[in-house]
Amino acid sequence: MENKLKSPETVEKRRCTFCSSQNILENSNTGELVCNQCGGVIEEDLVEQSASRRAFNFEERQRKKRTGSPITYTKHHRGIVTRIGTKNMDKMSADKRGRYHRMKKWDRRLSGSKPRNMRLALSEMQRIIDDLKLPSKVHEEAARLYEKAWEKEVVKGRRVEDIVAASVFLVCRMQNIPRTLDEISDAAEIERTEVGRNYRYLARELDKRVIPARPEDFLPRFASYLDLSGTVRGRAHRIIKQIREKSLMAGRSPEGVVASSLYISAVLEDEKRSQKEIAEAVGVTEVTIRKGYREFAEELGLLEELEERREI
DNA sequence: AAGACGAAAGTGGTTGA
DNA sequence: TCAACAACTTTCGTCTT
Repeated sequence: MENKLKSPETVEKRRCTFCSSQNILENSNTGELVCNQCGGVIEEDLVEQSASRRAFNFEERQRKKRTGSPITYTKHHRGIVTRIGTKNMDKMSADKRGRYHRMKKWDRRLSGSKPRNMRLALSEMQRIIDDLKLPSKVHEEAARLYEKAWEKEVVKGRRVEDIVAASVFLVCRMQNIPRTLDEISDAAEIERTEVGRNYRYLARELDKRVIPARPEDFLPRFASYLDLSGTVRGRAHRIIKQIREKSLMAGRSPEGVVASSLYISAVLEDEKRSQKEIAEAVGVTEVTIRKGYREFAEELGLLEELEERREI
């Protein structure tokens, strides 16, 4: 066999496509190659395939329609831990009896070493993580976190799925894997405010210090939803850096900063997207973009060029 | 018809007394 | 713990292209 061994894949020495620097860093969380020089994003294997919440809402709805519902299964049984018995079995029809046997089997399995409740939590967690296309290490970490919460009895008196969603969000934050509160709450089908509240509660109870999300972390994903070039991304990245240097970020939501920066750089690089498009992709309102881009462009001395570009 | 603008009123989070 | 505050959202009318 001559072709038994495939020739090893050529590992080319990467150069930044924008500034041709060789100072490339890999972000193992997101799979992106980021230029340490100009901030340009060269490759984003994981990112391209991740699902957008707003941009692909229709698709998502379709998908949800088609799948059966493991989620409703867990929801229906939420909090009600009942053994399935064999009483009155003989009064049932054959197929009903079959169904009950199956249910009883699962019931036994799920009541094994770990509390059944815990298992349900883990499966719901898996569903959210699949939905958001998050790396599997998030699941592991979130599961450990949930277990800790369980042991500390933090879960008591609260809905399991609320704590699950909060765990996932908390882990995303801790690992700098950018997902917005909106995205988590959409995937978990839980109110945004509820996820936020439980997230803060969890972080406090488990003594986890979390730094605020960085706008840069959202950049590659949102830029790719909007089909913007690496040039625009790089420029937006630099704009965000400047915003931080000039201390204009205080008090602002990272989403707002990302949206405004993307708008500015898209216009400047002749790849203009409407405020509405960006607002929908990022999950902020147009008003936020308007206020943000005006102030940022003003402070960075880009306002004139910006207005000029927009008229063309 | 679409995009941008901004006013006005309301919400949730942060901060400081 | 409560009130003040800034950022953000929602809604809506107006203007421009």
